[in-house]
Parts: sequence; C-alpha cells; structure tokens
Amino acid sequence: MATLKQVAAHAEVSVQTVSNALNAPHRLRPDTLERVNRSIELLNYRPNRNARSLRTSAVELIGYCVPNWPNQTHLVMDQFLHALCAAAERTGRHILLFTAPPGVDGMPVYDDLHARRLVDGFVLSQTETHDPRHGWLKEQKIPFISFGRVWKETTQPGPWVDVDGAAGSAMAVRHLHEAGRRRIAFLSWSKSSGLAEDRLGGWRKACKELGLPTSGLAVRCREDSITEGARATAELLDADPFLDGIVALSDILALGALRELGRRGLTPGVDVGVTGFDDSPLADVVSPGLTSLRQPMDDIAAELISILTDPDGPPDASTERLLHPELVIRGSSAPG
Amino acid sequence: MATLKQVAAHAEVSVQTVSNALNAPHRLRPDTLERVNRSIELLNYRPNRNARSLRTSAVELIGYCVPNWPNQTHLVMDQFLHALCAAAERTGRHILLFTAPPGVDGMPVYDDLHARRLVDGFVLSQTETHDPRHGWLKEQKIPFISFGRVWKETTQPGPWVDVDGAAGSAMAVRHLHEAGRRRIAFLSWSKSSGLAEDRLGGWRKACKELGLPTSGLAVRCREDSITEGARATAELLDADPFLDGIVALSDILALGALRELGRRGLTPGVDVGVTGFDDSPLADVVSPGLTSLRQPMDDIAAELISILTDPDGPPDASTERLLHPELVIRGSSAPG
DNA sequence: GCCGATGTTTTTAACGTTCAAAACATCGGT
DNA sequence: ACCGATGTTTTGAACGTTAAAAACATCGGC
Repeated sequence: MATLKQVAAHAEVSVQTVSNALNAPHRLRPDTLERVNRSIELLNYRPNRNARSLRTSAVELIGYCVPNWPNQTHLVMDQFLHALCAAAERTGRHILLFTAPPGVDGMPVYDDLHARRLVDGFVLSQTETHDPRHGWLKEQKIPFISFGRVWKETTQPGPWVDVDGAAGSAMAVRHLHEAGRRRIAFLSWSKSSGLAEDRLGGWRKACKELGLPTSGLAVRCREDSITEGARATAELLDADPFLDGIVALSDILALGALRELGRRGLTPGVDVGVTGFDDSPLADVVSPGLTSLRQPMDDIAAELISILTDPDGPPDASTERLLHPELVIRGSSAPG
Repeated sequence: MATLKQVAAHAEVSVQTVSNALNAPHRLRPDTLERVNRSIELLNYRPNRNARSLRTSAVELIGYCVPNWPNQTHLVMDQFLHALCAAAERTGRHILLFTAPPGVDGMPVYDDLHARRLVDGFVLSQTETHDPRHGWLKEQKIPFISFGRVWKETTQPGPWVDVDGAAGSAMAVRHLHEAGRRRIAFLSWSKSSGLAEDRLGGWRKACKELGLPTSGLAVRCREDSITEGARATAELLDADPFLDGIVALSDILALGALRELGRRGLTPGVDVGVTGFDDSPLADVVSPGLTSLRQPMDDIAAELISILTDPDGPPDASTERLLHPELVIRGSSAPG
C-alpha cells in the first residue's frame, strides 16, 4: 500500500505537498494539485489511520458498550447500532464495541479505552436510574453523549438525546380517541422506573385533556413479558368490561394484551384498540399488526454523533435533545 | 497521560528498557524490572495504541458489519455481539462496527477499512446463498472468518464456524419422540435457503432413524413470520389431525405454530409438542415457554476469534468448525 | 534594480511506540 | 591480565502521517 512518501516521489514533490493536496488543496498551484492527485490515484494511495492519529491524538473512534443484561430484550438494538454506525461514518468516524460490567465496576474499562487512545469518547445507552457512568465520565473529562436521560436525578450529569416517551403515550391516547375509544388503559412498569413514570404521565395528561377517565385504568406489570401484559390486561378487563383502548409501555406488554384479548374472543382494532412502544420486529410479525410508537433511530443517532463531535469542543453538560416518536398505525388499533 | 519516555526518565533507564519491562521482562535484571514497574504504576502509564500500531502495522481491531436487511429479525444479535466482543477482548482486541451495502457493492468499504489500517481483518455473518464477500476477501488476501457457511457453493471460499442446524433439528425430533410424539412435522423456508435445506435434512434423517413418517409433514413458509408459521400449522393440522409434534426452523415460525394451536384449542406440550430455533428472547416470554435450540454464542465467538487470530498465520480456507446447538426445554414441548 | 508582500513548496521535527544493532558489564577459562 | 561468551542496557532508526517554520518564487511599487 502506497505511502505519502511514495506518492511524493512519484509526483516529484515533497511529502508535505501531498499531504496538502489531501488536506489543504487551496495551498497548491492548480497544476501541482492535479499532478499530485493523479499520482494518488495511480498508486491507489490510502492514508494510514494510525500515523495520523499518532500525530493528531484523535483516533476517530467512538466507544459503545454492547449491553448484556439478563432477562432484557434488545429487540431494536440492531436498528440503533446500524443508525449509529451510519451517522458516525458520515463524519469519518467508526464505532468500537466493547463489554463492561454494569455500574461503577465498568468504569476502569471506559478509563482504559480512553487512556490508551483506543477511543475519543463514548455513546452511552441503556441508562439506568442513578446510572453512575455519566457523572464519572464528566468528572474524568472524557467526552460522551447519552442516548437516554438518567432518571431520578435532580440535575442531568451530562448531555443527552432521548425520545419523548410522554409525548408518545399522549399521541397513542389521541389516536385511540380519534378511533372512538373512550376508556383507555395504560400498561406500565414498576414505579421505580423513571421511563415508565414519564410515559404514564403522558398518558394521564392526554386523557385529562380529552376528558377521559384515568382512575383505575393504569396497571403496573412486574416485568416486561407477554405473560405480565396478558395478566394486567385480564385484570383491567375483569374490572372494566367497557374498556376499549390499551396503551402499553412496550411492544412486549402490548403482545400480552393482544394475547389476552384473543383469549376472550375480543378483536384488536375492533373491540379494543391496542398500541405498544418501540415498533420492534414483533409489531410487524403479529396478526393483526401492532400499532406501535417508533423511535426515530436515524435522527437519534444523527443527534448523538453531532453533539459528540461538535467541532466547538466537548458537549456541554446541559445539552439536551428530546425527539418525537412516530406512531406506526397497524391493525391492532385501526382495522383497514 | 505518561509516555514511555516519562516513565524511563522517572526510573532512570532508557525507553527501550521500559518497553522491555512491558513486553519482554525476562531481559531485565530483577531489580531493574522492579524499579521500572514501580514507575509505571506511579505514573499510571498506559500504552498508546496508535504508536504501537504504527510501528507494528497491527491495529488489533476486527471489523464486523452490522446487518440491516429489511424485514429481517436479528433477535439474538445482541447476544452474538456481546459474545464476540468478549472473545475479542480476551485476546486484547476489539470489534469495530461498520455499515456496508449488501453484496459486491459493499466490497469497497471492506477494502477501505483494511487499506487504511482501521482493521486487521473481519468477522462475517448473515451469510447469504452465493455470498460474494468470502471469495473477494480471500482473493484480496484480507484475513477473515465467517460465522455461517456460504450455502450452495461446491467449495467453501473461506474458513467458517457454524452451528449444526441438521443436528439441531434431529435433536428436536428425538426430544419430541421421547415425549411420546409419533407424527412430527417440520416448518421450513424456501428451497433456495441452504440453511433451511440443512435443517430439513436433519429432521428427515432423524425421523427415518426413529421409524417416523415424513411424507406430507414438511411445509415451506414463504417468509419468517408468525402469520406464515400459523398458516403452515393450520395446513398441517387440516391435513393430519393426528399430528402431535412440530419442529420449526425458527422461533418466529414456532410462535406462529403456538398461535394456531391456541386458535384450535390445542395445548402446546400436551396435545402437540412444539420446538423452535435460536432460543431468542421470544422463547422465554411466550406462555408456555418455547422449547428452542440455542446457539452456543460464547463457543461460536471463541472459535471465530481463535481462528482469526491464530498466531501461526491467516486462517486456512479449509478451516471449518461445526458446533452443536443446545435444546432448551420449556413448556411448549414438555409441560412441567 | 531593489524591496516588501504574498504565494508556493520544502524542510524539519514531532507524535510514541517497537525493532535491531551496538555498547557496556560481568564472568569463567587460560 | 586477557579474551570470548553471555547478560543487560542503551542507541539509533523506523513506522507514516501532520504541524510549523523556513526557503524559494513571483509580483508590484518605488
């Protein structure tokens, strides 16, 4: 593989002139530039990333920790990763994957990756309540951006991009209301989940605005499973036979709702409208298709990378971006 | 962050002596080694990966293309990625993610990543029938290892690690047979899928060995969806009311089978035993749990990395490793 | 013709490791 | 005391880029 030196010899200029042709072509006389570019092309020159990184101290790699929590589904992770990679590539960067223990035990891994110049910074996701990574990275002055807020914190310990769960729930409520539903329930998680509280709040607010009842219509599921979604739906239907709408906090819970409706001979989209969250692969493969709130992965990724790679310097801790989900309407809420 | 030079000054030795302390400690007198190690620790020295890579021409990064095919589920990709990262890390390497168009159009991306010394080699997955990547990388003498064979090729164009789908299907058949099932069907895909043909062959072989019928008991699904799985199961049950076992080529199809059984008032694990493949998150969240064939992700990843990073040189094109899946038994085939 | 300003190209050094050769120190045999 | 062999440490250069300073070329005004 040709080096700058070989290209320079071929074009009969100095190494610096070839480097200028690549990085500051305006410095060169047109005829010199043309001659150098021809040599670059003829020799199929490709810049060596290591050499450049050594001199500039920028490796153009962004670290991302691949999650592996037991009993957790990551049904849309491939979409997120693809969007993240594509966004990083558009800025000439790439994503370096790594593993780390959760919580504070993982900090040495982040530290080592940055100290050894394997990455310039990090994209965080799967944020937990009281997630320690953000504060730690901020303290170490290691650049990062978070996909997701750190819930239950008085102040955010770093810049983040997130999807507006509350707005999403509200959107789902309005959609069901427009379809004629008047008693709309919400399938939630434990109170300790900030994300759940956020989405529950959106459901409540929208019902209030539309003059719909909320009392006794929100049920907490102990875990994110189809079984729990079905159980919660049974509980709701037993207590309220006139229930005609369900907004679920996740696609998994929504599938549980669909399961229970099926068991009771109720038709989704006709007797009861059902919506989920995440627009995972499940939403498309169930019958009828599940109406679900899609997270705008391409926009999320673009924002994350844009904030992290801002040429004006490391992202400000107060940077926040809330993006809107998109409601993908399928048969579970509106037969067609 | 301290450099070798600073550590050397602190320990009052040459830079090379510090490098030797790290990489060839046997060369040093014990007291010199101790003094140098103390300085390394005191100054919290961390080697700069770029400098080393520039000198050695090895970047210790392995490229992996994050798949993004429309209408394809990657339900276990997070497990695979985690296992791959962990295996790579155990050898001091990391995974660099990238995107590329499918087929031959993606080759320039692979070429560029290797030419620019961003990666040392690649792990390939999601192998298609007549996948062009393998032959191309082999021709370019770029190191790679494939998770999955290239189906329908007379000779394999490169080293691979794969899971024995045929053995998996056979395992599932035997399991159902042991549970008393005697008319066991197989839910497959299109004939053009080599993977499907392989698994179908395993089902057929095991049935033959056990003296079980196979005629009319294999059905092809047009796509990997719950709907198609349900449709195919309906077709099977209509034609054969005595059917008492179903081996599905994937968890998605198996879920379709469970759906259809539910519709007919048949109890999985009691009336009909059902198994799937991949042991995806779905297998655990449906009720009853789905018996499924789990791919040994940790073993797969360990083999992939071991072959790719063999110190004896680039992997031989004839290297092949077939690993056995594990049948995870849940309620869909054996109530408990 | 000279000189200051500007444009263009080259020269020098740096980044931080590793590799290989050289230098130095030590030891045992003569 | 000398010398060859071996152990230990140092020296010099290399990897391939980029950054900054220096050198060279050109031009217009005086």
